[in-house]
Amino acid sequence: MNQFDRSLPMMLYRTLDVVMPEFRAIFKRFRLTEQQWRVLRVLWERDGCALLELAEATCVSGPSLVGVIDRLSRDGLVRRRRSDTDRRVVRISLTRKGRQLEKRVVPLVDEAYRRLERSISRPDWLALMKGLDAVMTASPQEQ
Amino acid sequence: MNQFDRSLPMMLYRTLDVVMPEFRAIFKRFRLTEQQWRVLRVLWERDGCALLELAEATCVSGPSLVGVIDRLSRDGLVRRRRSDTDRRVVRISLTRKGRQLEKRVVPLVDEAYRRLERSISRPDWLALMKGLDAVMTASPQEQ
DNA sequence: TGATTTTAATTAATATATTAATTACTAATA
DNA sequence: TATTAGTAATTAATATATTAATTAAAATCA
Repeated sequence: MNQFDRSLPMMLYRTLDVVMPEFRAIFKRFRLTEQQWRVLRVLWERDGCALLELAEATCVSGPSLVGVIDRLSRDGLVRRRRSDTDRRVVRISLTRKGRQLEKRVVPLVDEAYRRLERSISRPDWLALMKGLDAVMTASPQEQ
Repeated sequence: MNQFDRSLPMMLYRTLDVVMPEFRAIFKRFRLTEQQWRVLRVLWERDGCALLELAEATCVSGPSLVGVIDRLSRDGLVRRRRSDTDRRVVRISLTRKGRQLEKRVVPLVDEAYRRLERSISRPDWLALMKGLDAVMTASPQEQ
């Protein structure tokens, strides 16, 4: 374990590599990719939100999101709709099929979140969250 | 900030999004991608290591690494070489050009690591590292 | 030894990431 | 109001990620 292995970026990447397979296994059961899940997860709370809002909320960049939405609408889960008040804006809304997925997927994922949270001690968990918050607010973000 | 935004995966992704641009700006000055940097960073310490070792050390999957090595060797920074003792193994070694990059890039990146580490309090930093370690060892890894 | 099983690297197919450039539209301003 | 500047979405080009399949070379074992 040297300087590089203990750098924050590598620690974050490794942690994601350890944590994500379990979630991806859940998504796969519903033929969803990780990014598609994230988009749906946001739409279930904010149906009809604009593409750029969706990009910010999902941590998927605009250009990537265009493709994700393409495939989600190809699969009949969402629909694109131009905003009437601002013709530049594209609003993404759920189809019936997309809406129905929520109650089947969310419980499984929430349960996985809970298992993950319980896999380490409560103090370690809270300190981890605090540390991540600190890094995010300390860095010179552009938002 | 709901359940989803506070989930560990999204917290990790957001933290990376906040942290990485500064590093990418450094890599760009040397026409390196993030993954190319990681490969070089490992080779500078373990020149000639096997592709799969490199995959594990860089957190880049085997299939992805094949392309990264293709482009690094296209750019004259590394070379592929079959192992003599085991013909299945491909060893990756630095060229003179690849070796020379080290002393120009590493100081800048190490300085960025230090700035990052100092951007939050020492206790928060140590707790963050401890939390990430806890998650990595707690989860049922396959290694 | 010869068949079987593993392993390292690669290929294939599809989905995303990243940065820069474009397009269509809106807002701001002289 | 004609021009200019700014914004939302998309396209383009290139690089990676992910999973499954393939190939070639060990290693195992009847």
